[in-house]
Amino acid sequence: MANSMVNCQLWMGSLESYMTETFILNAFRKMGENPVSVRIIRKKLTGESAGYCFVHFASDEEAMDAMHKLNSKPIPNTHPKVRFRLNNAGRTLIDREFSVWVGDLSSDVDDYNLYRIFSGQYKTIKTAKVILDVSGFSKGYGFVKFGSEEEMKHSLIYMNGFNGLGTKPLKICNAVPKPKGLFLPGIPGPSNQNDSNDFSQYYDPTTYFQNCASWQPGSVYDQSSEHQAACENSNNSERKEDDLDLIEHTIPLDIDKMNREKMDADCNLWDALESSKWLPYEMLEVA
DNA sequence: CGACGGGACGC
DNA sequence: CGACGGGACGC
Repeated sequence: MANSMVNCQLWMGSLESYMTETFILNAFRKMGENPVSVRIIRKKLTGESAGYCFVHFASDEEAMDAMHKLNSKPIPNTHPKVRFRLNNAGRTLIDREFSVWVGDLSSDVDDYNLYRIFSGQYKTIKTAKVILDVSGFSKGYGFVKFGSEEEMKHSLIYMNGFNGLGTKPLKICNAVPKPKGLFLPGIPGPSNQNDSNDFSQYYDPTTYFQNCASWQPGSVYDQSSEHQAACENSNNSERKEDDLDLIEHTIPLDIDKMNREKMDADCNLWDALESSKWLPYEMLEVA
């Protein structure tokens, strides 16, 4: 909760040398945003643009809203098209983040859609990002960052299969951190290079696999009661509707119903998992 | 189905 | 099916 964002600022990259403070300010205004000020960072010696700037807003909320609305969209008046590259400012690294991978996004889903859907249901949503290819088309997946591990885990269950964003049910998975640097899996690397005996760059595959696991062992117990409670609520609140009811052709109602059913199904899955007392090797009693 | 491609690590 | 952003007040 501390510093979800810093000082009402966005970092903006991919600046061309012709982009002045005024140019950027105007670009935001044309897109319907109203930043307070823009400061381009310049190289100390030469005075030329360092290629990025900080855009100041009246509030963190405004800044985050602008970020999700504009990120990856074309910047007005850029002839070879340049896209907004925005991020939350602040070198002071954000506390801790918990990400989920979101898949099965239809092509109409953008950062802002995704952001609104999640922040409508979770309090600690920090950012949402749809990954685009070089020409700006969605790759069909994205990442949502939470400030709370509990909410992140909750969304793994409850937002999986969600209907109402784009045209397909959402798929939610644990986000596995992108491996840094080299050591891509499956690429052994040249073997008769003179070995420099430097193993420091290798990461531990065990760690990697733990990151990939859908459920962490401890968390099953930590969370089970909460989830059971949630399941009960969900069951109680489900209205009895039989199949003979006329189908309501207002989409939101159908979606709500479908989502309730989906959540119930997921709760059942959770219960099954929980009661199976699935444990990894490491947890088995030895002594 | 094939498809080897770019940043690699400072202070 | 799929896994990311890279760049940060500076050289």
